[in-house]
Order: sequence, then structure tokens, then C-alpha cells
Amino acid sequence: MAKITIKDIASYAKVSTATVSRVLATPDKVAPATRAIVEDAVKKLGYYPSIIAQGMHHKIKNIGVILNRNTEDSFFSPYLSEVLRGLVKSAKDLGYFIQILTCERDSEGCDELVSLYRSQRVDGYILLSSKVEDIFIQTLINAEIPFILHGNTDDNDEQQQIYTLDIDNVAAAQELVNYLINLGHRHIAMINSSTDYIYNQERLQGYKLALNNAGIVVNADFICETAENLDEFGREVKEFLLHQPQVTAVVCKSDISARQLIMVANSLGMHVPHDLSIVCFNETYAAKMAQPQLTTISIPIYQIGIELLKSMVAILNHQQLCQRQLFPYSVIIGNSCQMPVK
Amino acid sequence: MAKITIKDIASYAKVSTATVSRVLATPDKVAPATRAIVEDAVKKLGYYPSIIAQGMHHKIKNIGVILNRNTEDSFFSPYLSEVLRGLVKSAKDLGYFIQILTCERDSEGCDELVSLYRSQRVDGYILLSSKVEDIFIQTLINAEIPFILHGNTDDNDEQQQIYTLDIDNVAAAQELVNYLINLGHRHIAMINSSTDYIYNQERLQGYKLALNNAGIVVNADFICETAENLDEFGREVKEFLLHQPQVTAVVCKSDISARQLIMVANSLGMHVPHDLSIVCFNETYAAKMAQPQLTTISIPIYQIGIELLKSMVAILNHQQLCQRQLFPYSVIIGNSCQMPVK
DNA sequence: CTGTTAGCGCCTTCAA
DNA sequence: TTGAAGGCGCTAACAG
Repeated sequence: MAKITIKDIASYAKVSTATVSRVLATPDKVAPATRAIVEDAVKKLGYYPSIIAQGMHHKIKNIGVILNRNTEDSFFSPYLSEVLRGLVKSAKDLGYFIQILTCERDSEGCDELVSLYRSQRVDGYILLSSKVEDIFIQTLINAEIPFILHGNTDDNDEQQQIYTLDIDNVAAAQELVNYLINLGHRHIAMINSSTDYIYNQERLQGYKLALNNAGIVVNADFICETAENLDEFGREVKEFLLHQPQVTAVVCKSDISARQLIMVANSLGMHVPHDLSIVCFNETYAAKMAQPQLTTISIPIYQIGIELLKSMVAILNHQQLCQRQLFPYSVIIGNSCQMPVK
Repeated sequence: MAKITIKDIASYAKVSTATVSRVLATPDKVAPATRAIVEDAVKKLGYYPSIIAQGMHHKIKNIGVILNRNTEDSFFSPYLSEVLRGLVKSAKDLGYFIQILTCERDSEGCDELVSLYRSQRVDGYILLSSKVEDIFIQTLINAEIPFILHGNTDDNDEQQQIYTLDIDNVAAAQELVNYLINLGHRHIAMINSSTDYIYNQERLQGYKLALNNAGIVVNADFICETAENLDEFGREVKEFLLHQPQVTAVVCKSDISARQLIMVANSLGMHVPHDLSIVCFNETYAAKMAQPQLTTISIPIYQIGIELLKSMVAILNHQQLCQRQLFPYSVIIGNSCQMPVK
């Protein structure tokens, strides 16, 4: 059976195509009688207006979501999953669709972003992370493409016009470290991932700030920059623990890696929290599966997903919107910490 | 700056719009000289053909992915994340896009599926799970919408024309149970989720088959149907263990819930594998985070995602394709099992 | 309130 | 090898 078009409805209902169009878009501008006839025809013939053809006049209601990393070698972290869940939910509620995109942060990737937008595949972008001197951000700004960033930029002077949404990573890291300091720890390590990412940089900054404020000298050897891959992470962390026996406490980059860290520690005969106190970020199901229960920063990830999409839609509709949205976080006290024994 | 269209390129390059169109679609049907001129104009003006307008003549290259559950109340399981990862990767490679969809399995949800297809938002669907008397499947068949199912149907007579891709769940469950039987277990429980889902039904069937083959009577009390939600799951499983003390081994529905089960068991003073042997399905990072290491069915989830999309594209291109693709799985032996002690 | 007309941006005949 | 013309399905401006 051939595709039913507006013409079919028009001729079946014995009206013009314009009237059919009106019935669908602005029903109250059509006489109830004719409207009924048209609606009847629409149902009877099973007519669905082509979004493609409508797209020649309206926005297509697609929002591109740019993932942090390449999906080829990196799994979907629970964090990412949770953001996506919020995005999907919010998109559905607002009548939008999500296009998941995995572009490399190179010139080709930038071209892709521009191309997808200009060719009207997407109306705008949600960028899930930011790097130092981020070429994605520069590209989007230069091309005047609407977007919102989950994270921050490294340069606030030039980039006034962009919208961001995140928690206060600096403050969160500070709180974690202060908690450890108050327990009596002085040899506190930070297990981070690449400081190419702004949020990792912010957390590192918070870590250093807290130490400085407490009069503790920052020991560069205590800062461990690890891979994303869980297996590699395990190896690197093992090395680290072996080489830094003075460390009594660790700030870990995520609940999932904290969990891995506990396993590594156990394998070295260390027990948490007796031999090693651990605090971390995130409270996904990975945190729930950890024993002992983790002391962690709980981030409203799902809600962040919801709001990212809402804000993106607001931007597209030229609504007033706060440029820097800071979301609240909370500290969850588990039993992965205690006073230092050594 | 206004949108650059094919007309702008045509007038800039002093050719007709038809020629521009040809340069982009069938470059070899254009004289090298004019082609060069046009390509130059395209670059200089930054022209990106509108996918919307192209969509009036071609497919839109969007594939809808229908999630198992509503994203509102159910988190993205590691399994789902891993399938998505494969889908995203494969889509990128093949020049397709993914539309993640969350429809309720009711008449409204069915209407959505039909509408999205008929209005040309998607070219076809990937259905990530199947239920008994699945109205999604019926709807897609009736509306002659191309789709592929990750799973099986309950009725193979009527539904000849559909494409499926899965592992052999019956055989996998049998292998797990046989493994436990060979260790000496006789009181083997199954912690499943709703048998409304076909794959859960198949696994239950495999469980029963294995017991029957070994001459062990199936005890209905040993079959525990649990919720998806991790917290609820924990409560239900705790009840179950308390009420069925004879049970020495459990087949658990997933690695993530097996991990949860271990925690529940521990909280009851039971140790795995000493007091309880556990086998399960899936080997996501949840499995890697479990102690003791789980004996589990390793499913090539990422690869399944890749192939689902590939197959969908093949269907859309009317290529020859095997209707029932069975993927291999493997049994990973951990140390979550031992001979029964009681 | 409704029909006519024109046009969105692109592709695809059909001639030349 | 190229251009002119028509049309894809729909919406919007303008009459009536």
C-alpha cells in the first residue's frame, strides 16, 4: 500500500489540503463540522503527516548528545547511563528526540558536529564533558550552534555566552578531603583520571585547596592519574598502593573505581577502612554494591539529565535561562573511613 | 547568516541546481572541471545539504531502539548499556542514527510505534526484548514495519516472517544447572524475573529441563520471581533465603543481581560458596566487581548490539538475512560454587 | 472559516 | 554532460 498523503485525506474529505493541515495544527481555526469530517478521514485512511515534509517548515526536534568518550573502547559508565536515562525521559516528556553521537575531539569530529547541525539533523547539542581548550566548544561557538555543557570551561572571559550545568566539583572535593582530615588523616592520596577533563581538574583543585587550608603540604606523589579502563585502572592502582605505603586515605574518582580499589587493596592484604580509608564521587548502583559502604558524593545524575534537556529546549525556544546552573550534591557517609591506624 | 541552499551554490558556481545535486550524489556523472568548480563553491560557502529536503527522496537513516522497560523507574542495566554501546558503534560505522524510544506496551505505545514509522521519523525498529503475546510485535507485523527482535517469540507458527537475534537461553540455563548438579547439588533454586518476558521463560524452561533430565523433581517453592529494582530485589531475596533453608545453590538472573544476592546472603551469615553456590547470567563489569568471582554465562552483548544494527540495515536494504540468528555464549567458571555442605 | 497559490530544498526525469 | 521543469508533502500568505 502506497503512502497516504495529505492529498488523499483532502480528496477523501472533500476539502483542500490546507484545511487538513489546519485540522492537525490548529484545530480551533476550523469549523467543528469540517474538522470532524477530516479527523474521520485521517483515522479511516490511517494518515500520519510526514515529519520530513513538516521539517521544511519547522524544527525537527532532535537534540544531539555528545558522549564523553568513544564508545568503541570505553564502556557506558553507570554515570553516563544515568544521565542518558534522564535525557531520554525528559526528551519524551517534551516531545524531543535524542541523537547519541560519538565524535572524536579532532577536526573531523568538529566537522561532523557542524555538518549534523547545518544539515538539520539536530537542532542543538548537549555536551557531556569539557576538556581544556576544548575544540568542540570552540567549534560550536564559532558556528553559532546552540548547545549546553555539562561541566565547565577553562576560560570564562571569552566564553560568556555559553550555558553550563554541573555541580560544584571544587567544593565537593574539598568536603571529602576535609572529612578525611577531620578524621586525622594527613597522607591523603587522590586517584583521579585525566586532568585534560575540566571536572577532574576542578576536583584536583578542591583536593589541593583543602590540604592547603589545613596546612598540609601537597605531595605530588600522592596524586595518581589513572586510565578509564577498569583493568588498567586496577593495575595502576596496585602499583600506586605498593609505592606509597604512607598513604592512609584516598579520594577516588568514582564509586565504580572505588569498588575496584577496594578489591585491589584486599588483594594486597589491606582492609578498608582499617588500613585504608576511601571516599569517592557518585552514588550509582556501583556504590550500593560496594562493601564496606562508601562515603561518597551523591550527585543527582538523573535530574541533571532531565534538566540538561529542559535547558536545551529552553535555549532553542529563546527562553530566559540561567547561564551557569549549579546543582546541589550531598555527602553520603558510609563506613569506608576511620581514623588512621599507622 | 541565512541558510545556504543548493541555489546559492548553483548561482555561485554558475551551474544549475541539478548539477550541484549530481556533484554531491553521483560525482562521476559530472565533468571533472565543473565538479571542481562546484566542490569549490560548496567549501567556500559552507554548504550542507538539508537532510530534511533529501528525506523527501531517500530514507532518513534513523533506527528506533525500543527499550525493555520504562526509563522512568528502571535504571539502565549494564546489559542495556552494553547493547547500546554496540548499537551506537555500529550505527556510526554504517551511517545510521539511533532513536532511543521508551514506549509502554499498551495501545498508546503501539500507536506511537506506528506513528513514528509512518511519519518517517524512523526507518525501522530494533526491539530489545519480547513478552508473551507481545503487542509490540503484533503491531509491527500488522503494520508491515521492518524490525528485528533481540529475543524470541512465544509463537513460531504465525510469526515466520520476523527476524530475531539472541543466544540459546534454554541451553545456557541447562548448562548452569548441570554444572551445579555435577557438583552434587540437589536443592537448586532459580531467582528469575518476570516470566512475562520470553527470555526469562526460556531460562526457566532450561532450568526445569536440566532438573528433569537429572531425575530431580522441580520444586515450585524454589522458583523465585523477583522485581527488577535492586532494593526490592534485595528484600524479596532475603525473604526467599529465610524461607528456603534447604537450598544449597541458586541460578541467578544476572551478574548484578548475583552480586546483590551475595550481599544479602552475607547479611544473613551465609557465605558464598560455602553455604550457598551461585551461578548467573551476564559478565558485565558487575561480574568483575563481585567477590567471590562469579560462575556465569558470558554473552557477547556488545557484539549483539553491533549485529542487531547491521541486521536491521540489511533488512532495510532487502538483503538476504538469516531469520533466526543464534549467538554463541560461554560459561565462565569462577569460585562462587562448591560441593554442597549440608 | 476555507480554498488558491506559492514555495520550502532537493532530486529526477526529459531534452538538448 | 548539462539545464529546465516538475514534483516530493506540507505549510503559510492571501483572498474571498
